[in-house]
Amino acid sequence: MIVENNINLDHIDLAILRLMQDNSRISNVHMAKELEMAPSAVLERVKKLEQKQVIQQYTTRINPSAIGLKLLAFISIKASHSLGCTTTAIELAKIEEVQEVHIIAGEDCYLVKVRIADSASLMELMRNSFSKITTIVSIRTTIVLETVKEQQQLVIPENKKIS
Amino acid sequence: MIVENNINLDHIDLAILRLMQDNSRISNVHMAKELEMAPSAVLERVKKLEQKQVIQQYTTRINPSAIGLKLLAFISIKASHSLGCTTTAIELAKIEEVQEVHIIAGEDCYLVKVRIADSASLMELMRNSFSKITTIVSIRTTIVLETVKEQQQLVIPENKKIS
DNA sequence: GGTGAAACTACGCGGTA
DNA sequence: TACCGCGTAGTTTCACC
Repeated sequence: MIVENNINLDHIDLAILRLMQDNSRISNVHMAKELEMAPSAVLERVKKLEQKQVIQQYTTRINPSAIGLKLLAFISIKASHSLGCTTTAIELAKIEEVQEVHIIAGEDCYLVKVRIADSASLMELMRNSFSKITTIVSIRTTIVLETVKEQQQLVIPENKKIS
Repeated sequence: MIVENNINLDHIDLAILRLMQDNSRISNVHMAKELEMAPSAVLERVKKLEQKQVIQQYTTRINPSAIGLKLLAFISIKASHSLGCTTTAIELAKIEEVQEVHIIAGEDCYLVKVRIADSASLMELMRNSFSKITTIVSIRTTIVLETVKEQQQLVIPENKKIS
């Protein structure tokens, strides 16, 4: 829960991140060819990026509707002891269907992203999980009708150094 | 832009997805041990999941602030010719800093997630990109102060069949 | 779905600048 | 500190059962 000391990434590190972001299963040999380096040197850099927690996880993006998760919703939540108090947020984060919990500026305190099977399941989640969090004052649910774009990938800059 | 025909996933497929979602670089040999199968059988299933587009991508989660992306914002956008018209959404999706574009139920038409370096960059993005989309009527920006949870991973069900 | 073999890759180490 | 080359162990991938 601390860190972020002295992270210095050069353009090679950024190129590695760009390649791995697009395909985490790319081989070191393949990356080494692109970068005109030896595979072992690439591996060393990757290991360091993992250590420094620049790389957080290698994950697989799964089609949500293929596994029956057809509903996406954003929920704005207002809590009673609002400012600086993250306990409500932590309770929300414990719910496994909750993908994201953000503390936001503005009148609502939290913005939550939920992915779930259908509207009946959402109702159930509301009754069984959200309602148990006693600090919640009000809830406003926004249903997503269609997702036009959803990428986790970040725009990795080209420049040399980031502190 | 079609598909999703006859996707039938059994409990082994779901187990594979669960393992690969947590670590996309897991070896077939490792999965085979967990599932008590031969590595080649696992590989076959993985290839089929890729073909069926159940697996969409192998990606690497990168710490955004490590590459200088310290600002996250949600933007609610109202457009002029609202209902059923996705052209505005498509324009929004073209902006690379825009990670997500959702068409939502309710008074605002679109919900957009943007990740960018800082508030100055956001201003710049507004001026250079959003303002070019002439169908946009109004914009409401919500800045994220702190992210308590952000996982792409889905809750993969345990049951046998999903149509 | 399993087996076996060939090709490929990861990974650690010692050496270089 | 970063890169390279090599050797070994482990993995992917294929045709075939």
